[in-house]
Amino acid sequence: MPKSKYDSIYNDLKLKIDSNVYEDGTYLPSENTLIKLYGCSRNTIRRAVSHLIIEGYVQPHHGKGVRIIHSSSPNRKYDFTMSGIQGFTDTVTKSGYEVKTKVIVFTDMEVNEQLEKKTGIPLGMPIYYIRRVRYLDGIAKMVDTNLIRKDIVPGLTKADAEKSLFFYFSNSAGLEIKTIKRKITVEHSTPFDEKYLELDDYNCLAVMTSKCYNEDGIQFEYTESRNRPDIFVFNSVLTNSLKPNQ
Amino acid sequence: MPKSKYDSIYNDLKLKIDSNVYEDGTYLPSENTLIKLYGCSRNTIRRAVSHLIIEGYVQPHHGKGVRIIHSSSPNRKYDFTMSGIQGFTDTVTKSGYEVKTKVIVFTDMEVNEQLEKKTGIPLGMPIYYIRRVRYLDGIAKMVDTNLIRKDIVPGLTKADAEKSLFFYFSNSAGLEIKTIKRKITVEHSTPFDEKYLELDDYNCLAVMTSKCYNEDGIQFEYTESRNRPDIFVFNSVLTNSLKPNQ
DNA sequence: GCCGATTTGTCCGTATGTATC
DNA sequence: CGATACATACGGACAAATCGG
Repeated sequence: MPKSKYDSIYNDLKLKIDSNVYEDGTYLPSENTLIKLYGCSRNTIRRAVSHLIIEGYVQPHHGKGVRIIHSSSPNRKYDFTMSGIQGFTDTVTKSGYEVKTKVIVFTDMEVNEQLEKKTGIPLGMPIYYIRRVRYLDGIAKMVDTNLIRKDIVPGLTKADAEKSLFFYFSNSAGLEIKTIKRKITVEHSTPFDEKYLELDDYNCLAVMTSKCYNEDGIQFEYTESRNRPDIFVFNSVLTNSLKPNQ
Repeated sequence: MPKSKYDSIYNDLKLKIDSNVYEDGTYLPSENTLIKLYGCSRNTIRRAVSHLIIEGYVQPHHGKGVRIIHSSSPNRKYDFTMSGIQGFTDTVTKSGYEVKTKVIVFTDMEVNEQLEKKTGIPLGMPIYYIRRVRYLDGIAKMVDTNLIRKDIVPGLTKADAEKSLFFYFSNSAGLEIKTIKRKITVEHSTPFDEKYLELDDYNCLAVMTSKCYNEDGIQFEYTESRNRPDIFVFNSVLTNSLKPNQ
């Protein structure tokens, strides 16, 4: 799977951090040590480590070393990070939960003015319009609305929507998702939400909208995901040691 | 401000994208062109561009060029991105809004078991415990609770808390924030929330917790920010063209 | 389909600066 | 002060994708 040298080193380092070979709070072996370990140039090591820095796994200290600050600390049940380019199914099954999806609506249509303004997909564009309920360990977690451009993702069926859209994108449509822009807000619940989700006495829910861009920079998808608030978690890491490179 | 060559090139490119010198949807000048433009090596250009890629400003296309996919698309009022290492005050004033802060509680205490579990700050640690209401253009937007380690950020006063804590960290305490981990959830509102925020008929709010780490990898701060739901927005960009470097 | 030019992607080596100990 | 560590910058080489003729 790792397609390049720096990528396989990155994966190896991450594995060793996760499995506590390199312990949280300690320093990674120095660049020179890693050079000998992996038999590569200094630049390649630095690329691999940069990747870890960007993800907030480690922190570089000038003149000292690179410290591991991973410290996984899940507070809530169902605490998973949507890091990297992946959808709900992938993220959640990797965390060991069971996922089921029920398709409520699956139709073809064209983008009207209202949808254009909301989703960013151009007016008149033929799309699949899909609404689904998604279950986590048997609990209805969220209702999703997907708009998908037919010209870019052709041949989508209801059966595909019952599994994973992201899986279809990459495997059947040969599509590569390059960028995802997400936005999180809190909104009042609608009768539609209440029909499918156990909201108890919550009168609002967590809404995450996503826009997916392919390798041509074209937005081919829009998702609005309306989440049961007591199950919803979103994690994010920022660092100022970006140093994109070397 | 730009401390390095690649950083100033990054800033210049970003400025030109924002000001539409390089238009959305078009390609950046090729690396070779930029090398001549800025009079530097290819690596330096690639570092600057990597930075833009990571932020989701542009997308690289192998063999073709680097496409601009900036397209700022604010849907809501008060739509700002907490990108980069900055706090509420900075983010919001840069977007042109007026901020005010009222300090409700300002005391010293030590971390007890309950707080330790919740915040990640070790038991018995002396801290400042602060609660504040923050106003955006005169509207109460959120109530914040801050726990700040006294040993790392000494000398904090109530007057500082009325301005910007992040400002105090960097300017008065000489502290550099290296990493911020954020988590977003939705929770029921409490009587305390309802006392200070106009929640109308919302019975819950957007809760963002943050943990700030300094250059030694030590978490010196914990914030719980309880936001009026109709004003809260959180943006996030992911890309798989990370390629941290070169 | 092939070929060559262009453009980005990966990798290497080296030199110098700066922070830590 | 010297040794070690990360940070910045330069240079070159080859691979892989794209596009035009």
